[in-house]
Amino acid sequence: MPELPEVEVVRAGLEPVVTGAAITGVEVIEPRSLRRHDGDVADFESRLIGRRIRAAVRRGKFLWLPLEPQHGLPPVAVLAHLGMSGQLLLRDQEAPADRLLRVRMTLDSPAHGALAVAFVDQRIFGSLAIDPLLPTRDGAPGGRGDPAPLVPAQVAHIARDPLDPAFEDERFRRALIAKRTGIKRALLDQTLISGIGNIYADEALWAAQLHYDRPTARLTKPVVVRLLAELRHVLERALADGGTSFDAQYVNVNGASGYFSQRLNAYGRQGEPCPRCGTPIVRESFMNRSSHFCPVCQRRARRARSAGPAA
DNA sequence: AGCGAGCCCTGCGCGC
DNA sequence: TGCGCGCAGGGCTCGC
Repeated sequence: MPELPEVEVVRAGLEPVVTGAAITGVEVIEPRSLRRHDGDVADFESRLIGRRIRAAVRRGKFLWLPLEPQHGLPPVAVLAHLGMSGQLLLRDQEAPADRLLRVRMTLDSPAHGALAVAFVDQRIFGSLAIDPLLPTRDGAPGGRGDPAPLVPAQVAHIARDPLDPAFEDERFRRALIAKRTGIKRALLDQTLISGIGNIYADEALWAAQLHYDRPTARLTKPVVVRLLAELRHVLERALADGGTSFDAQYVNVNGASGYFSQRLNAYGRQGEPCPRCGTPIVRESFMNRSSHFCPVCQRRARRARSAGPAA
């Protein structure tokens, strides 16, 4: 369950259960689900057994479980990226295996006793890893869920997300206008701003009335301020709704769907009237994906100008 | 530097 | 009812 709100729903669901829990067992059913792990299956399993989880942390779409320090070992975390179709589900230890179960960890949780965390992933684009924790460059907490200024090595290049208190709006604006690219491409660049994927990019651009290919270089400060506000607004609302689920694929740790799909204004709404002006929403192919937008209220050129699209 | 293409994959829903 | 095709919430690497 890919974008920030969906991953945050998972993190928040895991947090009270995994914090302080001991890892009692690890079973890797699908080795390809360890693509991000620097080591083999046996290494992954043996290094986790007996360790205790300290927190559940998220930055952008990355999620990690820092382990309590062990004497003589550098700090590490279990890193998770859900890719396009990954899920982390809480299960009874006796529960039958989920159909697309790839990795399973059993825990002894102070709050919930014995249970299992199931990593289920249809497409195997997601993956788990043991990753060393490094100091953050800015000294601020690595992500949501842990005050420690530590971040997994594989997340070090990922920008902070717009719901992170340490996200710097002005720094983002300067980096954005320094880019010679289109706005949607920039929003999907996780090294510039993280947590945004195809759904929330389209939704925020619709809300801010910006065409997806609008050049970033000429964006004015008020436009960027507005865009950031709309991004935060849509991410927060989606989070409050439990995320966006189109099918059983995107669920929280208990297997329940989110309801934000009912509030989408542009994404997946091609042919339906724009909620603002009534013009049918258009879908265009873009970056091997789809872009959904209103051709009237999201023009490349600034509105209220006499000329047509400004290339 | 930016960008498209290719790659990693499975499964679902649709049209024929 | 069956089959092929297009589609899917991501990210990384490699060339031009």
